[in-house]
Amino acid sequence: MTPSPFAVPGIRTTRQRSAVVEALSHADGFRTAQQLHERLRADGVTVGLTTVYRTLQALVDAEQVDMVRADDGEALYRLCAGQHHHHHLVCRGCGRTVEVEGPAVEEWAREVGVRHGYRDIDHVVEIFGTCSTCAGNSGQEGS
Amino acid sequence: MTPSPFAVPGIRTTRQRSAVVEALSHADGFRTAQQLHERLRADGVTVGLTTVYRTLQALVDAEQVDMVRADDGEALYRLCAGQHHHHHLVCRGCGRTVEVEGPAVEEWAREVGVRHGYRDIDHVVEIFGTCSTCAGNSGQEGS
DNA sequence: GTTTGTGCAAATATTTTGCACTTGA
DNA sequence: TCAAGTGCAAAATATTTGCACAAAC
Repeated sequence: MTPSPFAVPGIRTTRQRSAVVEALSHADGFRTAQQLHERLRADGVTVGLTTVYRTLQALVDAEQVDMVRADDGEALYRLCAGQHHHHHLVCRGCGRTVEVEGPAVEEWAREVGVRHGYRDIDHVVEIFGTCSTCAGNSGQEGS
Repeated sequence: MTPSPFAVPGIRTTRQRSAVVEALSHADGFRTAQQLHERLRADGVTVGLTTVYRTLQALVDAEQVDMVRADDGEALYRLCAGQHHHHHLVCRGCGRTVEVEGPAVEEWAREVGVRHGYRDIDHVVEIFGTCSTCAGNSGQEGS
């Protein structure tokens, strides 16, 4: 049997893959492949960086993981809670991520696309900011 | 005198910089630094790739140019028509880009950030779709 | 047992930087 | 003049790939 809660057809269950998925599930927000790799090593799990990259790529292909690009081009990965469409509010400082929804935005995007004669509309929305904890360190505070 | 239509305070007008801006203005959509560099060389303009990168960066800083990240992490640049914040509707097929505005989205993003205690809110919105011309070729229709 | 996964090291690719030289204002 | 811009080559970074070995099914 396959007791793994993350069984994905076509991807074999291995110690390393499970570890990557677990590290992802522990993460509060988006993480780079390198951060995940570091974290795993810190946890005493020996996994090659290559494997982390390959696993993440496989998971993205399997639509189990979301990938976005940071401003500097680095790939950020995150386990998708649900299959349904949502967006992210990401802290620039600590990377903490909040999933947000915006039905109005979805509709707006679709409407804009249609109005210009586009079809099969898709969109990407990411919100970046500095969370109160991180802002506090720089001298400014939120309420 | 300074006949350049692209005079930006703090950035000196040079043959290379003008060429980069012109190449950008001829482009219909987003271009990578390397594409621009190639195009310039094809036009017989000798400009170093380094200079292209530095110029684009300067223009982004001066908010004359928009930068987004392609799916593979490459930076894509585009001359901004206006100075103010806007988003893009990009065709998957031909890359044709339409600048769109969404005051409601801006506000929504800021509001979401603030509600979660984030500050210095910024956001990225890109809409993708297939324009009517490209859709016609594939014969598919949504809905 | 066979196929898929793993890990190291090396390869790629993009973007940045050091430094000496040129050029715009 | 002289600070800012330029270009080459080398560096830095992120990600991918070849290949030999190990593990999963």
